[in-house]
Amino acid sequence: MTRTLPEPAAEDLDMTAILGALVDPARRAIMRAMYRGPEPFDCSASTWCETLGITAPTVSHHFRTLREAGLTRTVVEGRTRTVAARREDVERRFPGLLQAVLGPEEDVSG
Amino acid sequence: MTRTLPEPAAEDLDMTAILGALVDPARRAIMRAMYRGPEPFDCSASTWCETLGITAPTVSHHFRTLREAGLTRTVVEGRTRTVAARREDVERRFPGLLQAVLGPEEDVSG
DNA sequence: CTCAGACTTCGACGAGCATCGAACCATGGA
DNA sequence: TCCATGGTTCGATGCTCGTCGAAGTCTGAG
Repeated sequence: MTRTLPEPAAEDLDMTAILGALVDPARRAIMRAMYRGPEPFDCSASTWCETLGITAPTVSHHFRTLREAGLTRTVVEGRTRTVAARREDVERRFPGLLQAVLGPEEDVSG
Repeated sequence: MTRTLPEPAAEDLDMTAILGALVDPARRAIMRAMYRGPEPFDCSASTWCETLGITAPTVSHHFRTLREAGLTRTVVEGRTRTVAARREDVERRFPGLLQAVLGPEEDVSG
């Protein structure tokens, strides 16, 4: 039994919400990791705690913010969570945005 | 005698600062007005007070935020102020960003 | 059924931001 | 020189956000 966590519809994607989500360097780092590369994305909190130097609640908060902005989709299957970027949805509504924002390399020292 | 108000160097443009400036719908509306169209940009506070439905101090604050993020250049000549988008500087550092963010039409009901 | 592990939610705290009214300042004209 | 005008700065206010620790919740294993 799998369920998809609540997310805005593709046509409801809002520029302010998306930019608000992408302002935070930690969230940009997360988005960049799942945006480039088709390899399975590791969304475990412990991994990102280390990478970003923040605690689990904060990581959880960032993932929620990204999802509620419509940038990611989270599917829960038992204890396994799969998070993926909603590339097509975002691209159709705001062409070139993710590429422009996530393209440049950046420091992850948020 | 003209003077250019303080602004970050082209190579110091920071993604977080720029996105932070563009998150606000009012600032996006201002940027869009000066981004498209080569026609002289009206940066008078009174005009934008009406358009955005905010007071003069807030308009002044928004212009300052845009300038300090490196998105605009303000040249003061006597009582005349000229504000312009720093297209090339931003484009060189973050290609496609302004187009992607300012391209879509939006409500100005900020 | 119970337990351990991992993520989420709750409550709180501190920082930052948009906004406003009031006071300030600089410019150009009378 | 003095004044009117338009934008800026100051101080305050209410809201939002990132962050954390503690408590809650859900899953799979024993």
